[in-house]
Amino acid sequence: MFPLRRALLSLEDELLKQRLCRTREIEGLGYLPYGRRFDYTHTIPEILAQFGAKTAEELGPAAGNAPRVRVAGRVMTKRPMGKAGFAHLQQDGERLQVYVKKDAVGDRGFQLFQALDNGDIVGVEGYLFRTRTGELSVHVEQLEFLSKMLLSLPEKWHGLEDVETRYRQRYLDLIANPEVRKVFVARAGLIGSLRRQLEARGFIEVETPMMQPLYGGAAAKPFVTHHNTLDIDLYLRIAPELYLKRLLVGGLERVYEINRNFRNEGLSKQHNPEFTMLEFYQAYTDYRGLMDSSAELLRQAAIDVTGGTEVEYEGQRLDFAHIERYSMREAIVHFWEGPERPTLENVADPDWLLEHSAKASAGEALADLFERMVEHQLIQPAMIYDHPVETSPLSKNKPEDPAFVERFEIIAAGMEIGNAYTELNDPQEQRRRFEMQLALRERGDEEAHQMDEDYIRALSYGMPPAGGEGIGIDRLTMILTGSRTIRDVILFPLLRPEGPLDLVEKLRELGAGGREPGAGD
RNA sequence: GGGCCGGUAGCUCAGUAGGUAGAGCAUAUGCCUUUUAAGCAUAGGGUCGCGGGUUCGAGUCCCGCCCGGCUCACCA
Repeated sequence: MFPLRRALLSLEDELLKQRLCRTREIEGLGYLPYGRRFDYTHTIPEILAQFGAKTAEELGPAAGNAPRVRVAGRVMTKRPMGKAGFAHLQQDGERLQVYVKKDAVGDRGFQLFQALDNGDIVGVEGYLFRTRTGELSVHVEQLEFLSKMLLSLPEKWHGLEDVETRYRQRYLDLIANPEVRKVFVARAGLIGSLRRQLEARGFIEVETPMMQPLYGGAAAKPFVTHHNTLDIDLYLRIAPELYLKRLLVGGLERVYEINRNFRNEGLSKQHNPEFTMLEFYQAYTDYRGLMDSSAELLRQAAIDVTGGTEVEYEGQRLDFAHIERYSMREAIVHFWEGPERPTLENVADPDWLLEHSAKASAGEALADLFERMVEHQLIQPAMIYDHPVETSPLSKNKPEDPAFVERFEIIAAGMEIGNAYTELNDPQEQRRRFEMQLALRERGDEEAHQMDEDYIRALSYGMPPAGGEGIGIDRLTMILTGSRTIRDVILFPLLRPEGPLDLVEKLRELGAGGREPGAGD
C-alpha cells in the first residue's frame, strides 16, 4: 500500500531537507552544528565604534600590527568567489564584513565556509583590514560554527514586511528589520530613565499582586482565572493602585511599580489587553506637586530616549519641555472641535452639559464631552486638571468645589498617557464613593468600581496625604519612537492563534534520515 | 461586533477581459582568491488562505469560513 502524500517535496520541505543535510556535512567536517561557548574580543558594534574611522594605513599592514579580533554573528549575506568569499555578520543590529580565503583558513575551514547558509551563526578570528573598496573587514584565519538556521531568512533587500509574520515571529522581525530593535532598545531606555529618576527621588520599586480577589483602581473589565488549591476565582489586575496605597498606609512613603495591567477589552492602535504601566505614589504631596514632578520626569525621559525634548510624531513636533496645563473646562472651551464653541459659563452649567451629552450626570457629561470633542485634538503634551467627581472614585475632592477632584491627565498625540491625582485618604468619603459606584453598577455599569472593604479598612488605619500617578509605558514609547501602533512597541502583541505549522512532523520525517516511517515500498 | 481592504514560490511582489501561474531575491549545480542587492550560465521550486458554487474552463466571478490591516463602536 502506498500512503497518500504529495509526490514532490514542496520548496519549504526541500530547503529544510537541504539544510538538514548541511548539518550532517558540517558534522562531517568535525564541527558541532550547534556550537558551544565562543569568547569574543569585541562585539560587532564595538569594532565599528573603535575601528570604523581608521584608515587602511592606521589599521596597519596585513601581517603586521593589524588589530586581531574574535567576533561572532549571524551570516546575513554570503558572496563566495571561487576559492575565497565575503560574508556580512550581524550582531546587535549592526553588520561587519568578513573575508574568508582558502589560503588563510585551510581546506577544512574553507569547506565550512562553503557549507554556510545565510542565517547561520558563526564565530571568526583574524585581523582587521580594509578591502579594495574601503570596507572595514575581518581577514579570517579561523572560522567556527555556532548555530545552524534550518529555515530561511527573509529577503535581504526588502526585509520582512508582512505585518502578521512580524508580530507572530518577532525574532525574524528583529533579525531582518534593524529599526525594530531600536524601538525596543528605546523602550528599555525609557524604563531605565524612569527607574533612575524615581530612585534618585527616594522611591523604592515594589511588586504587588497580579492576581487579585477583587479588581479595582480603574474602570475596566477583568480577565478571570482560578486557583485550584484555594478553589477561588481571581482577577488579573486591571491596576495596582489599591495595593500601592496600602503600602502608603504601611509607611512606604515613596513607592513605584512598573508592571503589566490586564484589561479585557478591545484591541486597537492604542490598546493591547496586557499593557505596561508605571504607577508611583508619594506621601505628603498632592496633584499640583505631581504636575511639577511629572513634567520633569517626562522632560528627562524624552532627553534620555531621544537626546532632546522635541519629538517628531506623525508629522508633528511634540515639545516635552513645555507641557501646557488646562483645566478640563478650559480645555473644552479652548480645543472644541466643531461649531458652537461653548463658553466657560456653558461648561460650568449642568443644564448645558446635559443637553450636549447622553450621560446621566453633569460631571459624566463634562468628561464625555472632553473625550469626544477634545482629547484627540491635544497633540502637544498637556496636563488636563480638575476632573468631575463622578468619574474619579479614588481622588480627593477640591475643597472649594466638591463636585470636582484634584486630578489631572497627561495627554499627548491625542492619547492619554498619564493619570494622576491627590489620593482620597478619608475612609468615610471613600466608602461613600464606592457606594456611588455600586449604584452605577446596579444601573448596569459593569466597569463601575467594586466595594473593597479591606481597602477601606487600610484607609481606616490612616493613609498620609499623598499624590499618585500612572504613566502608560507603551503609549509613551510609541510617542518617543514614532510608532504608529501599540503593537510596534510590544514585542509579542496579542493575536489570534495561528493554525498548525506541521514543522514538528516535517522534522520528524526528515530527522529520520529522510525516511518516512510507514511509507513502505 | 459593523464597514472597507488584503492573503499568489521561503521572502518582496506582478498576474490584463475567466483560457496551461510569472519576476527579483533566496535555493541547487558549474566557473570565479578584494566582493558587497557580487557576477555569468543552467536548473528545481506553487493546496494562488480554506471550503463550496457558477462555468466547457476560476488566482480572477458568487457564497460561507479562517487569518491580518485600517476604521467605527467599545476602551471614564
